[in-house]
Amino acid sequence: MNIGKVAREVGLTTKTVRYYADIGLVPPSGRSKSGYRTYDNVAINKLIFVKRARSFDFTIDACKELLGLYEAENRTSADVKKIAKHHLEEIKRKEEDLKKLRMELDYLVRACAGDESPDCPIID
Amino acid sequence: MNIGKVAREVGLTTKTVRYYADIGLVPPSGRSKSGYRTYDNVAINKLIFVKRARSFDFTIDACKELLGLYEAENRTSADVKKIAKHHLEEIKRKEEDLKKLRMELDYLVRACAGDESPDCPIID
DNA sequence: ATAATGTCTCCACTTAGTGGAAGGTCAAGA
DNA sequence: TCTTGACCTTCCACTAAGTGGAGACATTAT
Repeated sequence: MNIGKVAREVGLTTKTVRYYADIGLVPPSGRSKSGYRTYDNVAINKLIFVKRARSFDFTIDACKELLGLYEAENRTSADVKKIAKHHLEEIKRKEEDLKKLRMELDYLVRACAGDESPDCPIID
Repeated sequence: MNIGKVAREVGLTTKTVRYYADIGLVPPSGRSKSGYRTYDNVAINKLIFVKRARSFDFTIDACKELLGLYEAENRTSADVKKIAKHHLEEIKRKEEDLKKLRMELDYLVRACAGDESPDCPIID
């Protein structure tokens, strides 16, 4: 399958698929004699896997790691869980930070009169 | 005041202060005869203002806008509130997204046995 | 005088792609 | 057969918000 069809099928842009090939994350299974990237089902499944992992905000590096486990027959679910758990912690931390931020900003917006006067607790 | 002292005082790195000068966000108030950037109290206050705005996750562009209002005598608190409110909406959206993500990942991590077997709902 | 900081500019690198240019390839229609 | 349009290729530049380092001056301390 050529890159355009693959991209449509998987739900990525051709640019992104090419990028994943460039960085060695998901290489095409081969090349046509005119140089077109070709993808077989294995490669396509890897793209789907990566797309899903990215939708969970895993970094490309984490995707590489997970893809390694995805391909490894000797993986244990403990290996996978460890990475996912670590990532989950980070997400929780981000969520906390964002919540604090939101509450503080929420307070300021509420405290701001929003009228003609130049005085404003946000600026202060 | 030279850039190092300013940076220490404000709580930014010299790199960052120089960067803010480069992009025209907070230019130094002047230069010494040997070319050193010098900052007066007005410039330092702007740096403090920007640092605070950045800590609220405002983009540099938003900081520019806010700095414009900060300096404008004819600003109204309504102007400021509008920007802050818009930003607050974005933060809330991000928070929601992150929450969904966290819950889904949380579920997967919980569902994963974390043992010796290769079967894992996260990979699947 | 010399050593240790401080500062300067400039360049490259980071993330995860996106946009565009210039050019080669393929299938269909006139 | 020629051409048109859609597809593909590589390469380069750009994004946000800095960070890191090199090589060269400037200032300060001993």
